[in-house]
Amino acid sequence: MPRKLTACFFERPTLEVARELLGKYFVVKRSGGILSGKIVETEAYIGEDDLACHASKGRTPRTETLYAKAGSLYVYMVYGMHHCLNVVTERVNFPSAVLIRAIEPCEGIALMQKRRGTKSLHNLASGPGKLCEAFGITVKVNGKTMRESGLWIEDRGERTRPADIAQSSRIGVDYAGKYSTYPWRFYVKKSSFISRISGRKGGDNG
DNA sequence: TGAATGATCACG
DNA sequence: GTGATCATTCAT
Repeated sequence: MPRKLTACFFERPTLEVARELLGKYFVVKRSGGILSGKIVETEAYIGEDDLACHASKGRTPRTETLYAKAGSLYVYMVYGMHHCLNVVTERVNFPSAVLIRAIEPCEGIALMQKRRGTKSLHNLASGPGKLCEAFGITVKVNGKTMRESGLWIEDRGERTRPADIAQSSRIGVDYAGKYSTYPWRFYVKKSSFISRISGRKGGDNG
């Protein structure tokens, strides 16, 4: 029996949440049906000190959601074309979140293929912008809770062994000084559904 | 390797 | 108001 993750799952250190989200299932329920997939890649963004975190600029209209309660959705548009989906973590007024970067498609594949304009399962949700397009996630849900948005993350009882988890530096944040080298990206080592097939620098697991 | 494409924020 | 920048993707 799947168990929906509740706010308390996210009210914890962001690195723990990012690691433990691997192997959980992201589910979107719409009138058209159910879309789901297994999370295989995440990144942690932690506090105003983290120069890669949007909140490093402080509290602004855009970053307000990062200061909200754990389990809130932080969705923004990047490069004028793509959306990125985050789940807020830790305590209220501490700006942190986990970016969902890649998902292995499970249910609703036909709709994902239609939205993405490709048949390739490996090209449906293997990147933060791709998965938002496949699952129909837009800034309309920014600041809302998962329940309010008709989506959730659930535990289907699959155990992701520590040996199967790899870490690397985060992608696309070269501007962030030393923070660009922190191994705050987590992914399922043997998954072929991550955004980049091989990891880079950083540790092994942990 | 570079174009696409628009929200956001620091300026003043 | 203006301009630089951007947690990406895709075609060249």
